[in-house]
Formats: sequence, structure tokens, C-alpha cells
Amino acid sequence: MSQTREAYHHGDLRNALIASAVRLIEQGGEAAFSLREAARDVGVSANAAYRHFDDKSALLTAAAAGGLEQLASRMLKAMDRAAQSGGNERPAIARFKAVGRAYVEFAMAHPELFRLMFSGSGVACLAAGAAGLATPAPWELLGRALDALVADGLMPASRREGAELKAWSVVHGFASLALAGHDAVPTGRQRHAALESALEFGVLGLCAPARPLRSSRSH
Amino acid sequence: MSQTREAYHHGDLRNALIASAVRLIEQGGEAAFSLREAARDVGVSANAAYRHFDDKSALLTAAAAGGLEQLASRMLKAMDRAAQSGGNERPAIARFKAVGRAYVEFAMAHPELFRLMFSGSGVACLAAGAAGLATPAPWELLGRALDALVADGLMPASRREGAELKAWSVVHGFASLALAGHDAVPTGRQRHAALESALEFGVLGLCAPARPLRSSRSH
DNA sequence: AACGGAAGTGGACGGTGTCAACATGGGTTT
DNA sequence: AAACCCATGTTGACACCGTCCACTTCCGTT
Repeated sequence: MSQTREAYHHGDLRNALIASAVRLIEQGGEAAFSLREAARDVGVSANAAYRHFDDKSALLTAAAAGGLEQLASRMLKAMDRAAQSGGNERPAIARFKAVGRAYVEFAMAHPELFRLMFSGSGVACLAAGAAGLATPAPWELLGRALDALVADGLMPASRREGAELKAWSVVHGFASLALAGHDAVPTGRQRHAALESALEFGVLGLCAPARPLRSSRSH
Repeated sequence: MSQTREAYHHGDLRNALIASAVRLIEQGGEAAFSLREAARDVGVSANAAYRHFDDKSALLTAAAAGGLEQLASRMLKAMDRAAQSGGNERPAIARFKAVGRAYVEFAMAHPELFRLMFSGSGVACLAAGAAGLATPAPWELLGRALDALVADGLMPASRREGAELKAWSVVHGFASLALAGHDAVPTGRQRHAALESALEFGVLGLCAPARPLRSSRSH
């Protein structure tokens, strides 16, 4: 984080612009960001940005990719932490929950950045982000946690396929609704409890035995 | 509340602007909408809009509220339809699933509008939308479906509180990820199957018996 | 020491949201 | 029926934005 050393002509403008974009977005949302403002913020002409980014949206994408990397890093750390001290849960379940918890907590800590990551045709953001990423992509981490659930015999192997989507949906939906300020999502202390409850809900949905089929054809 | 009454100068501009905004947004996303363009579209001066909306964002909010109403209407219709011909599912479960299905299908049919409804400080959108809405709000419909699950003895009453949030998270997350073009969400025919699977996942999470507590204090 | 190209600058264009002042015409009051 | 008023809509202007263009400045290479 040695950013103060950037000389106008010689520093790495690219990263400085990304950092500035992230800062502006986290403060006032995607709307409060403008290419000119970011350039101004770095103390450089507006058009200088075009030497490093094709487009305004290219800068946005780069900022989103940075956020994605940060998210993945947090998830990874949370997983490792949970692996060694999983409380009184089965380790695989503790890890699985830790991943989801980290996901939601990141969204709460960086609401605007999180929103940016999944806004618009996020295809671009996600794909571009995942392309040259150092840390494994978030959904890859989730996949590992799910594999562990199967390996420990907690989740039927037949349900492994498509499990990422379900688990991801719960936490992503939770985070999105919380960010939207939906009434159903409590705030503050109670939200933590709601999140834990939602995580247990996800575990149950994945691991619980299937419901008996109800063939009430006619009566 | 008699809204068509504003046929003063040139028809009811307010609704015309909202309709135009919805159209523009559905075509090219929120970014492709501008106050001036909407005004141009209905053949009126740009500033005329300010007689009906405080702000650009006020128009956006109104458009989102319209979408919310449409969503609620679809959910209601789907619930009613499922109630009378629930396939070979328990009626309460058929209704519950129908609500979620309608939610996701609406998002797929109107991706940009759906995105708008939950973007930004959606508080404004959702609150403003729910305020003077004719049809019951979407989450109210969901609440009824959940009540029915409890009434039929399919979901433990102790889990009723906060159940909206969990169910909502699944479908909202599913829709959001699908809209973002996430790899985990299949497209076309397979998506339908994935949605059904996710709905069953939600039912299981709500209705399945709790996991046995695992009190592995110390070793 | 000269040079070629990368990095950054300045100006301009069309577009946008929004404000202030002005025009208009239908409904209400006399 | 005539006069008025105010909601409705218009015109013009301002600052800001993204982006294109031509120009300058400096670094590393030869």
C-alpha cells in the first residue's frame, strides 16, 4: 500500500486509478464515480486514464475484479480458520458455513463494491475477474467446501451437482436483500442471528434426507 | 387516486413517462435511460418531467414500483393457479413453489427492470413501491404461502419467524446470479430444471427435521 | 547524442441532469 | 360571460460527463 510515491509521469497510474475508483464507489456508490473525478483524485488529466483503460466501464470492471479478489481472500482465510477451530460443528459443515458467512460479511463491509461486482451484465465483471486472478475464484472455494460435505458423508453425492448454485443463491440473496434494505432483513445484532439461521437453512436444504414422494394422483 | 384524471394539457404525462422509462430500461438497461430521452420519446420538452417527478431518480423509482406491482400480480396469479391444480404435491408446497417460480420467471422475462427494482438504495424503491400499492406486496404473498405450510403441518411453527428471508434469499439469489450470467446458472432448458431443484432445496431447508446437535465439546 | 514511442496534456463535441424565467390555456370565481 | 390563477409545458443556460483529436514531454534504446 505504498501509494503516496506515485509520480505523475512515472508511478503506476493504472493501480492508482483503480484504487481511487474503489474509494469513490465505496463512498457514494457507482453513480458517484466518474472517470474525470478519479483522474482528478489522482492528480492527473482526465484523458490520461485512456492510456490504461479502453473505457470507463473497463475501469469499473478492473475495480470489480479487485473486489472479487479481496472477497476470495477473505473467504479463503475464513475457511482455513474454521477448519482448525470449528466450534462444536462437524468440520465440513463449519467450513461450509464459514464460506457463506465470509461472503455476506464482505458484502456488508463493502456494499457498493459488492453491488458493482454483480451489477450490469456481470458476465464481463465476473469473467474478466476470474481470468487472471491470483487467488482461486470464490465459487471455486465454495465448490471445495461442498466436496468436503460429500466426502464426510454429510451430503448425498447425488446432490453434489448444482449444489454450488443453491448454496450461492442463499448467501447472495441474503446479501442482496440486506443491501437493498429490505424489511425482511433485520439490522445490527439481529442480522447476525438471521444470517446464522439462513446458513443452517442452507445446510438443511443440502444435507437433509429427501421428502417422501407424495403421489396423490386423484384422491 | 384517480390517476387518469390528469388529461389537462397533453394527456397524462406522468404515466406516459413511466411507460417510456420502463420501455427504455427493458431495452438497454438502466444506463440506456435518460430523462431527456424519455421526454423526447413521449414528445415533450425535457423539463416537463419536472412537473411530475422531483428528480431523475424519482422517475426511476416510479418505474420500479410499477415493475413491483406487475411482479406481485404474476405471483398472485401463479399462486391461485397452483392452488387449484397442484400436480402431485401437497397444495401448500405447490403454492409455495409457484410463488418462487413466478418470482424467478419474472426476473428472467424483465431482467433490466428486475435489476432496477433492487439496485441502489432499494429502500426507496421497495418502500415507495409498497406504500400505495393496489396488489399485495410480493413478500406478503410469500408470507401467506409460508403460513399455509405451517397450517398444513409441513413446516414447524417454530421456524416460521424469519422464514420469508430464507425463502426469498433463495429465489432472489438464483435470479440475481442468473441475471449476472454466472457460470453456475445454466441457460435455456436446463435452467428450468435448476430452478425446480433450487425450489425443492428451499422446501427441504424449511421443512426438513433439524439436524441432530453435535456436542463435540473437548474430545 | 539522436530518436521513437509510451505516457500525459489541452481543447472540443455532443450528451446529460437540473435550475430559472417565461408562455399557455383550462377551471374557478366573479 | 369576462377575468384571473395556477398547474402544465417551453426555452435557454450552466456545469458536468465520456470520449475523440492533435500536441507535448520524457524515458529507454541505439
